[in-house]
Amino acid sequence: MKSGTGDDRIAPDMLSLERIIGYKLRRAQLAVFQDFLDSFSQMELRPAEFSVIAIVARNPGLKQAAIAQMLAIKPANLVALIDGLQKRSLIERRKGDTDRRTYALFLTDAGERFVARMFGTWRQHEDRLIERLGGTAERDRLLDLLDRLLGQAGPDGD
Amino acid sequence: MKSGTGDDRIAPDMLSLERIIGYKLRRAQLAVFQDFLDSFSQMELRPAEFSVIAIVARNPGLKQAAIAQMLAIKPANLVALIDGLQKRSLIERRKGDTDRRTYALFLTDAGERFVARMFGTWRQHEDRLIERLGGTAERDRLLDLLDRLLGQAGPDGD
DNA sequence: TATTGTTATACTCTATAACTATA
DNA sequence: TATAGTTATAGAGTATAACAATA
Repeated sequence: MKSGTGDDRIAPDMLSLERIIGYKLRRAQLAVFQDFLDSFSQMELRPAEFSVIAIVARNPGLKQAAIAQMLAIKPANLVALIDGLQKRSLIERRKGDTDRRTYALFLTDAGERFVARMFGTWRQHEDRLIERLGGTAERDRLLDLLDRLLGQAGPDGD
Repeated sequence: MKSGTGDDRIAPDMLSLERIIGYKLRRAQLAVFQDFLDSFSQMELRPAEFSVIAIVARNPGLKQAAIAQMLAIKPANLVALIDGLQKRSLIERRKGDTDRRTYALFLTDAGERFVARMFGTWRQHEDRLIERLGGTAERDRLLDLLDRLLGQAGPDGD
């Protein structure tokens, strides 16, 4: 197969940004992150911090390298992120007992309480997005389409 | 109405990143941009440069302030972008004749030829994304959902 | 006085290389 | 010798304030 998609091929002057996947994807992502930032401004939580806390909450004891891989970020860039959360006493590093080069991450008690608040705020944010989309069925459809863009690897837990 | 969406409300331990709109949106956007960067590495064109050229190609004579507004970027950050494209002799600034504070932007002849190449490369990139999505119908559905996330303002040209 | 484009600057995010302490 | 985490650093992208030219 040559093109494979049977697409509506058009002339160069038809290069409208409004119909370009990457452009629209970027704009939508920025709008969603802005809503997130507004929602969490009082808690002073950024998306990357949210994602780390969410992973540690669901997978206590995970090593930093594993978290970096799940988030597709460099281990080097995870350090300051975890430093900040540790300084706020939300998560703690515990030396691995079998391999003492590693750190296993856990929520502190304050971290557990923080997660409860975080979840409430996130739920409001997410509901707002779902409302904009038109409902949970549209949300599911969107997640499915985004998964397709992400390539073969389907959802595999966080 | 309280929540308004009739959502599948869940416990805090259900905070799986795989089901979070903003997270999946960000990952998909990064994947799409990576495909774009790979596609355009030989032409040395970044997404922001692509978007400026696409707008000037479709709207010759537009002022910088108008372009900045369409792209939702700060006019200050547009300057270096246009400087670079001008140094590559792809676009040119012409003093506005009614308001001589402004610059109207146009493609050069080389710029016109560049757009033709750019369009071909972009078409391959976009076809690859459409193929991943499953076809143009799915692409249209995705664009529609992303427009909903972007709020009330519907497609309004670029 | 207000606006367009510009410069300078700072802050965030991300990527790489080199270091340390363990293995 | 290789790996986990760390440090330092450089490059993008983006935001604000101040300036010159013009309105």
